Amino acid sequence: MDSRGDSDAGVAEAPIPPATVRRLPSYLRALHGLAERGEERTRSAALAELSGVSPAQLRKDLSFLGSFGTRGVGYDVSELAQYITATLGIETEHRVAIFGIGDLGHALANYPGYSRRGFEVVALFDAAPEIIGTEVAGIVVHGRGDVARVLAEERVTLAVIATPASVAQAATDEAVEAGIRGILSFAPVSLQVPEHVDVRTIDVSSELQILAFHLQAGQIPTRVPGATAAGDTDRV
Amino acid sequence: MDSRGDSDAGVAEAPIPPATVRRLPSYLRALHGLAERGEERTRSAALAELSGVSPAQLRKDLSFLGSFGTRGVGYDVSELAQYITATLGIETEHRVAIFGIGDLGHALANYPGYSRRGFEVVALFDAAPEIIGTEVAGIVVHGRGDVARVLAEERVTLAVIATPASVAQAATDEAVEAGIRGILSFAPVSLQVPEHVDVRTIDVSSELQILAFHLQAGQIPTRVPGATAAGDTDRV
DNA sequence: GGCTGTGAACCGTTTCACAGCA
DNA sequence: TGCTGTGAAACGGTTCACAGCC
Repeated sequence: MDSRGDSDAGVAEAPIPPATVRRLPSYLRALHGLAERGEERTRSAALAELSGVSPAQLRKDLSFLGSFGTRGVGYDVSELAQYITATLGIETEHRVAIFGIGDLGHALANYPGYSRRGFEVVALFDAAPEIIGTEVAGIVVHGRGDVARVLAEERVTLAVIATPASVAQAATDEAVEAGIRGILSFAPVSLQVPEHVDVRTIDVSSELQILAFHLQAGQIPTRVPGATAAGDTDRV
Repeated sequence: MDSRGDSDAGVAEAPIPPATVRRLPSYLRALHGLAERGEERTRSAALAELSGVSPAQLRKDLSFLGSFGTRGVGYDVSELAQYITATLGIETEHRVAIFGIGDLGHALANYPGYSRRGFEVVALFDAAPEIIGTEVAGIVVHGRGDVARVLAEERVTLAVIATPASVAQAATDEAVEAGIRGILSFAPVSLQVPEHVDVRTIDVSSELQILAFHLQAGQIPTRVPGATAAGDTDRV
């Protein structure tokens, strides 16, 4: 019941492995699902199944955050959810800006699930004069000239790039210039950013291409040595 | 100049590592970019930079597909693009169905870049009576009762799930029932599928949560031992 | 000379198997 | 007894450094 010391910088906490961080959102999602169904306690086997990982994987991952379970019993759902929330740094909502208000930008702006997940969309940008000044999802769309001012005023910390590929780098540069350190891009290009900025890219076509690869005859029996099989969302 | 034997099943080809397959789409994207700019030849350093990986990584990855470069010279852009296209199995277009025609489904249906990437959206499904029968992106939206028939008639091989999370499993089951073996899901749930079906999940909120983690003070100096730094889209 | 292709070393991740504890 | 927490083993992926070839 120690080892939980979190944000008191200075102590040499063992770093959480990247692969573990990538899975924390699934665990949190599964825990919220359990909580909604009124479950107060769970076990690594149950939570792992809901998250699509092996029980050993889940326990190992949680061990990097601290020690939360009760041996012989399991985990307290809300306590664990709370701690993962704190670990991810989403106890207070992050304020998000979306660049590029086309079909995709619209869809992202209108997505209703953010607040439950720790985010709030507070700023929209587009270059097209006929869109600037209109309201999308209750937020006024600003032009490129207002980026620095609006990002500062709205205290935005994360940017989503939903522009065409051709202007994605320019939008990224503006966001970085204004101090943004986390960028989620939907543009199918490799964005160049300074070292202190983190970029994650979602490319639908790439995902489809990876699926296409597996459809081919010669590749059907993919890995899966002896494990879970179903629900393995991260094969290849 | 051998080792290229591709789809002649029976020969014990060394399998392509999953991590390599995941990067092939970026390489292909970069090669298309070079081809559009009229470049006929490239080197591993240049192609790697465009793809956001290290030159060694790129060369190692390509070595799993065969031997395409000329030592001392580099790679032929169109030849390499053609071979990666063949490896991914997208020489002929894959026919895609989208389940759930909300904001996201609309955006995905209207995305203009598929055909260049090897895909064609040919079927749309939704449960809402007021949407069934309408046209989106020039395609009539069908109801759930028509899934099996339309998927067969349109020879669909890949399904995209853009429904609310609550019905994502049901849509998945229908697609799998109709013989679909590749599924790209945007629903924030872990989908259960038979072993022969491949699921890839895109969850925007999860990506934002991972970015949020890195914004925290204690975690800024993430990995990056001595390498590329900028453009590294896969740091967690 | 210059670049590819690749064995070997290194490193991070996953799985195993069991010790530790309610 | 039944579960968590975790060292240790096994595995896969990445980087290094150089041999091989044009």
